[in-house]
Amino acid sequence: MTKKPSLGRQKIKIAKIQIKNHLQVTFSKRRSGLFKKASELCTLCGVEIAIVVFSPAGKVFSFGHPKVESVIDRFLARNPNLNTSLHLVEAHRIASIPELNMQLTYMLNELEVEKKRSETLDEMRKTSQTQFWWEAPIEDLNLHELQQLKDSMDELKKSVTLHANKILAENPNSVSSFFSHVASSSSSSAAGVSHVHNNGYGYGHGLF
Amino acid sequence: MTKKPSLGRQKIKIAKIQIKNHLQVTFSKRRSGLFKKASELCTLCGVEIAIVVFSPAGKVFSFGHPKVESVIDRFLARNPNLNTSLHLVEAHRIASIPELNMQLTYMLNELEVEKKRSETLDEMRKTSQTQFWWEAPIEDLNLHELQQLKDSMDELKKSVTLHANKILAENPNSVSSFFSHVASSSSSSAAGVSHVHNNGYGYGHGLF
DNA sequence: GTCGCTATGTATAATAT
DNA sequence: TATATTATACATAGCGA
Repeated sequence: MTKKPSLGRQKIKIAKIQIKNHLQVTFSKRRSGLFKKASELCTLCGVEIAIVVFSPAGKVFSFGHPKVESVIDRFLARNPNLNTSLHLVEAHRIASIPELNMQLTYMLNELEVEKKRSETLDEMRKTSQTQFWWEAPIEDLNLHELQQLKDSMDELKKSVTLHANKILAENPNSVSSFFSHVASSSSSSAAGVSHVHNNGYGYGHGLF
Repeated sequence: MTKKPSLGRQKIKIAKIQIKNHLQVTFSKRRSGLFKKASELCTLCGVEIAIVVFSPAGKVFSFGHPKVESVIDRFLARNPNLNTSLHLVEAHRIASIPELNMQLTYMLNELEVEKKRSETLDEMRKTSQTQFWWEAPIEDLNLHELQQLKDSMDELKKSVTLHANKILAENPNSVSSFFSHVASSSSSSAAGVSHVHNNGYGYGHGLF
C-alpha cells in the first residue's frame, strides 16, 4: 500500500483564485484564520476591533470585540464623511422630539463633565505647590477637550445667531412675548440636570 | 565577542500582555499582519472587507477594500436596528418645544462660563514652558468623546433646522421669538470670538 | 513607533474523507 | 460543504538599532 504523501503547503500567487472550489475553501479557511488573529490581538493587547467581510456570494461575516456595532459607532463618530452624513440625515428625517431630547441630554452630560474637569483644573491651579497643573497629563488633555468644546459651542451659537437674525429680518413684526419666559426659567431647569454624569447617552430626563 | 543568538519565536500564552513596551511592539506587528491577511483575502477571493482597530492608546487604525466606509455602510444597511440614533429614539417620550428652548438657553449660558474659564486656563498653558500636553498619546481617547459631542451638536443643528422650519411654517411668531431671545443673549460672546478653530471636521458657519 | 534579524510557532495548500 | 492530515510557507517573539 503506497500512500501518496501530501506535498504540504504550496506557495501561491496572491491573485484572484479562479477555481471556484478552491476559492470557497480558501475563503472559509482564511476567514476563520483572520478572525482568530483578530481575537488574539484583542486578548493580547486589549484593543477594540471590528471586522466585516462580504463573501463573494454576498453573505456577511463579522467579528467584533466587544461588539461590531460599538466599534463601528466609535469609528463613525470620529470619521464623519459624506456617506454617513447622508445616513444621519436620513435618520433624522424620521426622527422627532425624543431624539432631540437624547441629543441635548448627551450634550449636557458632556458639558457637566467638562465643567467638573475645569473645576478640577482650577482647584489644582489654586493649590498647586508641589505639582503644577500642567504636569498632570490626563487633566491637561481635558483642558484640550474643553477648548474644543468651547469652539464647537461657539460654532453652534454663531449658527443660532445668524439664523435668528435671518428670520427676524424676514419677519420684522413677528417678535412676540410668547417665549419670553425662557431666560428666567432656565435656572430651574439647570438644577434638574446638573447631576447628570453617566458616560452613556442620557435617557429619560425629559428635557425637550 | 560571543554574540547571543536569537532564541527565535517563542510560544506565548494568549493573554493580556503586561509589559507595556512589549505590548506596543506586539500590537504593531500583529496589526500589520492582520491587515496583510485581510488584503490577501481580498485579492484571493475578491471580497469586500473592513477592519477597524482602536489601539490601547485610543488611536484608530483601519483597513478596507474597496473602502472602509462603503463596507460599513453596506453592513449598517443590513442592520438598521443597530443604528444608535434610531435605537435611542424608541426610548424617549415626546416632550415640549418650550422646554427644549429652556435647555438650549441654559446650555448657552453655561457655555459662557466655561468659555471664560477655558480661556483663563489656556493662558496658563501658553505661559508655561513644559512640553505640550496635547501631544500625549492618550489624546485620541478624549478626542473620541469630543468628536461624539461635536457630531451630536451637528446632528442637533440639523434636527433643529428641520423642526424649526416645520414650526415656522405653522407658527412663525413662536419660532422667531425663540431665536430672537437666543440671538440677543449670545451676541456679546459671539463678538468676542473672532475665529473658530474647527479641527478639520467642522461644518464652518452653516445655518440652521 | 519602525525596522532588521533569526529561530521557531502557526497557518494553510493540496489532498483525502 | 466541512473537517483531518501533512509538509511547507509564512508570521512573529525576542532582541537590538
